[in-house]
Amino acid sequence: MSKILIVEDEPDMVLGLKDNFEFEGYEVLTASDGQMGLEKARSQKPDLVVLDIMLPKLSGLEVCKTLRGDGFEGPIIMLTARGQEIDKVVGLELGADDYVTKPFSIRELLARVRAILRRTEGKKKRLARYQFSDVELDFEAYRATKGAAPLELSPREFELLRYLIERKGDTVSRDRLLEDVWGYESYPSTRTVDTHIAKLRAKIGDSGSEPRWILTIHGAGYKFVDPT
Amino acid sequence: MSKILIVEDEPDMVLGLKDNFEFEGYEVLTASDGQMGLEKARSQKPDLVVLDIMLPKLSGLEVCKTLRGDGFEGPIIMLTARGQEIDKVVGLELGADDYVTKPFSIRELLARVRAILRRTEGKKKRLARYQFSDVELDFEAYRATKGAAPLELSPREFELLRYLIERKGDTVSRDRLLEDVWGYESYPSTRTVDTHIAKLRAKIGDSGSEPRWILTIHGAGYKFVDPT
DNA sequence: ACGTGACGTGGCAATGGTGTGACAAACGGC
DNA sequence: GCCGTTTGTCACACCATTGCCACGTCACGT
Repeated sequence: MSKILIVEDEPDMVLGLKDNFEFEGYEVLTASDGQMGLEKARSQKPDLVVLDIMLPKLSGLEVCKTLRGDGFEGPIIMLTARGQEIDKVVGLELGADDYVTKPFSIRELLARVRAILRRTEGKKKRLARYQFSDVELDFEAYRATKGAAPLELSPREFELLRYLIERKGDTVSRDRLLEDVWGYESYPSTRTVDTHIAKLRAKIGDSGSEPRWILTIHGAGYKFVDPT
Repeated sequence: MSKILIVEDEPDMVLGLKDNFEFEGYEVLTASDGQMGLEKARSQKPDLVVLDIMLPKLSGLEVCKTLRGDGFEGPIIMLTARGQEIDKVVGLELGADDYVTKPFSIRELLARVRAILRRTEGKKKRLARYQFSDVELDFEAYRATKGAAPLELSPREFELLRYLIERKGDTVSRDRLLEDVWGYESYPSTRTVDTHIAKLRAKIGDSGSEPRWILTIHGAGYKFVDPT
């Protein structure tokens, strides 16, 4: 399991984070100031760094910049206090991968950590393009064609289709789709999923009483199948 | 389905939450002050606690801390008023998993509850896949095949089969099946179980006078056996 | 400001899963 | 063997889930 370095000076916060991350099965290192954070990052090679901006001795921004200068390539998540909006821009420019503003929920931070680690670990698994029927999808270029004609998919339709294809053969519940495709910050009803599925089916030519690609599993969710 | 404890002193709020959660199929307990919340949490062992911070007698923070001290490991969601000073990420250091700030939408709270419960459910080791005869089951992907052909099982059939297989060799009474597979809030007759068993047998190819996998124990219930 | 397109929601109809009752068959105790 | 109880099976009615459409809202670019 992944090794995570937490650089943060408030002891209570460190404890809370450490407990939760360990409960999730991560290995946790901690550092209470920028200096120590830098040293631990160099010596222990963590898979991910959670970095507070306000730190004694060396600010989080400095640490971030130095780490990247060192050639550290793992993901870095910055913790910023509310009102430090500017910092997030700077942080991202310096090479942070994501940021979370305080006060934040554990769940939110954990979700981002999970998401980032999943992304970086499964880099090769990330589907770049896919083809079925006369539909061709290029996920990286964000382009789709059906036959010779371009297929205009909205961002959400695109992500939805990609999500289903990446889990080809598995039935995915509407709740899971809402959480993973829509994200944990929006809370639409599950019926919204149906609508998008319907639109997708229409666009890829899978309408009618007997869909061939996106199947409805009554009472469970949807699944993408490719008979080939 | 999961049991949820709501600790909140505003009667209107409690009512609204209770209705909505029950509509979603949760079992709901309520407490109107910190003291009572603590007692109910201890005696009823809810799967999740929704905890207001501003409470009579004992603040939500106190309740949270005490609960964690008691060894309560279930998720806790805190309700905080906007503007309430939570700079220190109070819930976090005390062991809350998430928080929502008032005013919030019911949908948002429901979404967070669902998401958290789904994660914690996943921690319980439930049978993920199983194989017997020429039947192959993948409970997580909601996929079943018999030989080369796909086996179409309804949600209830899936859960029923999974439940029996998880207790392979044990005889399970109809009453227990109703309580655990159907859930506490529906009260079908025990004959309903027979019907579903019959359907299951037909689908997995276990019909005839001498079933091989799902056995009837006269006067007691059913049991799944795997001779291999 | 205006128009456009993406998105979410509610309503209605259709579909399919679910529960029930009735009857026949099987079981177990006498 | 007899009889009350339990179980297998079936058809049917109900109702939750889903497909589909129309509408309102919002963000964005013109």
